[in-house]
Amino acid sequence: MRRKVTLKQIAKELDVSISTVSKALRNSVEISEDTRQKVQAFAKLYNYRPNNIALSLKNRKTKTIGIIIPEIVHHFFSKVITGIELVANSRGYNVIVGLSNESFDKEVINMQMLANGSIDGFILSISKETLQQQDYHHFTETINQGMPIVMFDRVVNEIPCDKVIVDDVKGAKQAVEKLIGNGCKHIAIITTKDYVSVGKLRTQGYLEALEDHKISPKSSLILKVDDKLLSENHLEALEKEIEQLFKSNKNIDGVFAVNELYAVTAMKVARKLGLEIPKSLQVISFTDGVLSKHSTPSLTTVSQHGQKIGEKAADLLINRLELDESAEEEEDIYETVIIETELIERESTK
Amino acid sequence: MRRKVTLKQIAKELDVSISTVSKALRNSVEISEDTRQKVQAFAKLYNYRPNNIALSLKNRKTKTIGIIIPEIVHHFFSKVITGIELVANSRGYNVIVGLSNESFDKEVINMQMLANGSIDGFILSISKETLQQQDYHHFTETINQGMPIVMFDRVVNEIPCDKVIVDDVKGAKQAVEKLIGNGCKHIAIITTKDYVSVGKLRTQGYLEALEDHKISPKSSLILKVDDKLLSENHLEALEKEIEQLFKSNKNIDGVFAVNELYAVTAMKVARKLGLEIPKSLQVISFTDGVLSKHSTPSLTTVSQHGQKIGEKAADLLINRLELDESAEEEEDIYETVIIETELIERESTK
DNA sequence: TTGTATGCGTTATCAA
DNA sequence: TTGATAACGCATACAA
Repeated sequence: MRRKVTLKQIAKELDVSISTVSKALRNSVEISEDTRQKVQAFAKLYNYRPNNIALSLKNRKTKTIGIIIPEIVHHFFSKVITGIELVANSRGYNVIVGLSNESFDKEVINMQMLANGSIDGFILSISKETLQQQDYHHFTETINQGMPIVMFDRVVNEIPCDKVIVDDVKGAKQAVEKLIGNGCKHIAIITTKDYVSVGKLRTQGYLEALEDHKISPKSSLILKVDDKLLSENHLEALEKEIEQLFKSNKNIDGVFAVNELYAVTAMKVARKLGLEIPKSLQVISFTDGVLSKHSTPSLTTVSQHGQKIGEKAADLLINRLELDESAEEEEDIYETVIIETELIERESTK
Repeated sequence: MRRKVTLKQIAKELDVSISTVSKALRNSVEISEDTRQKVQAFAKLYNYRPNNIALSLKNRKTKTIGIIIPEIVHHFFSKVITGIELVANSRGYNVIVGLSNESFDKEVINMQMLANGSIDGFILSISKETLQQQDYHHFTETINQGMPIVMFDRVVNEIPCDKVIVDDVKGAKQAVEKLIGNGCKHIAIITTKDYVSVGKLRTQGYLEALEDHKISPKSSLILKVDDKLLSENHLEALEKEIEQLFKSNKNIDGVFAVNELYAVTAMKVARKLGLEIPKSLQVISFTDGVLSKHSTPSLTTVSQHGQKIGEKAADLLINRLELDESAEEEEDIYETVIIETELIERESTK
């Protein structure tokens, strides 16, 4: 077993100094053609690669980005990671992933683990528990220490950092307007409790669309699901809540769901109740994932372009990192980029 | 903006030496109660945390694991990551992710980027292109440099490393036997080309099940899909191939698909052709993902327990890393752990 | 009880 | 053209 070779070993082997080796490898003009060739040949033979950790220590930057997300088994988040990884790699950065599992404590711990020198900056989406507790001290502390953060999707305005979001209000509004345009008169929304920022915003979009079309919202058509029901074990509870919604509002002819699972479950319940989709009930969902594409009928969705979000977030972060380098004065102007949503029409609408 | 504080700064502030600070923080008995308290109070005030990079360099280990997977937008792989992250974190390790995007080159480059000191060991699943080209030099090189690898799911026997796999043959066999037990006489398989190792193994399980029950396999019932059709853009082509299968074999009453997408698509096509599921056609799929649970009808699947695979892989790797520490003689005995599959029965079978 | 020196692997500055 | 030295941040063996 050949352990990784270092400058020191090469120097010893060739009986020159470490700095000569270092310079020779970087093609310094200070070094004679002769020794340069000798060193480079040797290095190639032993497959020398500079040690990243040593470089990180010396340069005081790691060229790696820390990602903190609530969970990874989630089409949207994994798309975002794909996007981040894509541009990070192309710009010479690595990506290190921490999962908060929607828990405040894990979010804090994970960030601390990474903030101690392992990474140059964060890209993150806030956990539900954090949003609920509204305790953001770990973000401000990180930023105060000079480590930039880019937030995406689940963001919070009061933190001074770059942000990449979709226009949840607008996306939702467009979806509901589509339903209205398709003739729906009694449109229900299946959404989350308000502390989930995106749920709240999408609900707002729903209300705006109704208002713009002089339809007065009915509270009985607004189902705010406790998001604990998102977990797999509570599927039946979710179904029950939705069934209740349909049963007490027999005239529902359109459903806007803030995520795929709610939409697919709504379709399932509707079918059980004898409603035909899209003939007597049309459904649109926020979030364009695997379920939408392959459900029966396939779902019309509001796509958030997760990969684009990731790409943009990575670009923002790396730009800031490499800007800090030259101009040491901090750019205190933060950007909020809005990625346009797109309505993808499939079989669940007319 | 308060930058991260170092031992040096604390030492200067308190007018003691760096080593005194270091010792005081680690509660060394060498240090007087007095200075210890003073130092610790100061450190706490300034929120001192040792720099990970410096520790990595000093200890010559990073306490981080590199994961290389073909893609992350994939229920199985993200489940595996969840499992890895879970045990890695609980054992004090971080996780850094590289995506090969099923490309040989990206796999090699990503591994090189990480192998230069950034990580202590790899957990990986081989890209399709690599499997096709059968070029594994980057794995052997990494191992030769003393960096352990744990492979999962898509593994290759000739590489000396720990492996975590599911028994694809057995899982497939059980699925097909379930179909046979349920009365199916003409069971088709929708699988991949042979170079995808898991596709090949699952096909083998299918054949064994038939053989055990004295059913002679018919090549017309074996559809080997070019896996390029897995990509979203080729859904129609996939549908067409499957439609062809059904049309030229009208007596098919059971389908075993090696992945969810094939299964869901088969159900879609079958429905279009007027086949009722599970009445006149029963379907079982390998891989228990989101689609299976929420498709209509929901799919009976062979669950691979991705998270368990990840957990086991992480444990194997970390065990080896921490074993290397004490006993410097290399344990050259590698383990291959088989995670049992489980048949999860849902609506697509009787 | 405290401090000095060394090394982890690099690079950069300065001296020879 | 080459080499010695310092520094990045930390821990530790050894000296005082």
